[in-house]
Amino acid sequence: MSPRKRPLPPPKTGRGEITRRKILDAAQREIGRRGFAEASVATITAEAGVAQGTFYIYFRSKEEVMRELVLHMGRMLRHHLTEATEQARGRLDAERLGLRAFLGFVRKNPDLYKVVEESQFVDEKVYRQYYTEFAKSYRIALAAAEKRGEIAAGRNGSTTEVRTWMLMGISVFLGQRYGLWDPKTPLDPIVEAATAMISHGLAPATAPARTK
Amino acid sequence: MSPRKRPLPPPKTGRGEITRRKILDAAQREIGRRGFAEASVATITAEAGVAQGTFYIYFRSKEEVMRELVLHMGRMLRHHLTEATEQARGRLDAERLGLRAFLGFVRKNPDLYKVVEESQFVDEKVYRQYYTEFAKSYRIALAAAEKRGEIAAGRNGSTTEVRTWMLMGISVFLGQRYGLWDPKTPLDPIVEAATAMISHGLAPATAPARTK
DNA sequence: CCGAAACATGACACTTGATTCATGTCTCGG
DNA sequence: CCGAGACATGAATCAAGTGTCATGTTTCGG
Repeated sequence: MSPRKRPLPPPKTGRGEITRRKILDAAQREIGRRGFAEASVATITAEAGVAQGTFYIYFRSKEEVMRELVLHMGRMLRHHLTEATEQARGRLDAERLGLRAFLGFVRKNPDLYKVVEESQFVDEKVYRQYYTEFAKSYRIALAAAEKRGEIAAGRNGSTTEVRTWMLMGISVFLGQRYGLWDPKTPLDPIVEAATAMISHGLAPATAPARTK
Repeated sequence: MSPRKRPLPPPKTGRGEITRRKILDAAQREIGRRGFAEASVATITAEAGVAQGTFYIYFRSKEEVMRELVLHMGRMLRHHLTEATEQARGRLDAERLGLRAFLGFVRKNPDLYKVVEESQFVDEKVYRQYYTEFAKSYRIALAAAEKRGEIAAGRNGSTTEVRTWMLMGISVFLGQRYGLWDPKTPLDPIVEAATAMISHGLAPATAPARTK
């Protein structure tokens, strides 16, 4: 299905850089809006303002462009989140700031975000890697916070991993619901409600939190 | 793009019923495993053991089959969850039982589950409807539990809706991680860890839950 | 047990769109 | 300011797969 070839070598001139970027931007818009199947190389290159053949100077196939976009999103988002959570006052604060930043990011880059989600059905490997890598650093941060006592220690061995995926699922679904589908509602009340649940759960306030 | 036609009339004979079902089953497997793009009508009918043309006696297009499968999954899952949570001892218990049942369902029907996820990129409308309908009944159940005092009341107006989507996101992501990607790990510790977080959140036990 | 309706067949006409390639044009180090 | 890459073009090639249809076969009510 896919000969695991390296990406084509990067452009060597300034002109090349620019053209490649134009194609990548156009692909992001086209694939994000119309979906991978509908976005033909023809429409991408038209949108980019270059000839069809030019596409193949920089990418081996439509799938390769998609991979590239997923990687790009990973870098962008990571940077965005790192910056947003830099001066958090502890883990729970970081969760709040991170969620807030994530939702903002999705609203600002809906096309790119959709590309990543669709990548699951085009190149599952790159999609898994995207989330697995995210999970890895997330998990490390959570484990550290547990050790520091900033968040509750888990009961069993899988707790930290499970929490990681739960938190990612929360972000993704809120991103879908309020980032993509309903991009106008103010984010602050949403983030507040979400943070409260992440911090204290659904149990009523009267019941004291569990003791070890 | 898509003339919003009614589905083709159902078969009138027993033979027809059977053939239609064979095609639907084959489509579920093929689309689930290979993805919508790879699963051609040719491979679906081959898998079903019927001729290509037979497909079009029952479905207008590949997309229509997909819609049908999403609806089918909705009915199946709803039934499964209703049954599983029937004798829950309260909302938090229902969450635990529901999550457990959901993960089991995904492990038992990975193909169908993947079809639903991919439907997002084939017919977004049916995908949104799938989740929106789920959210509606979920929300009602949560609101009732809030009123009964079984779970904490929300601070702002969006709390219940936000919680709904958070909980769905948690299920979906755990379903992906432990249902699809890692179908062997025992579910119980996962469900336990997840339930603990849903109930009490991440905040350390020493801090009392917030007061109004 | 008959005939109309329902169902089944599979070859094929047609679209569509990805990828290639022969032919130029530009860039830039020397 | 020259020539060897580097880059760009877009028409042509080619593969795939969808949906149709003319031709049978089966079902089932009367």
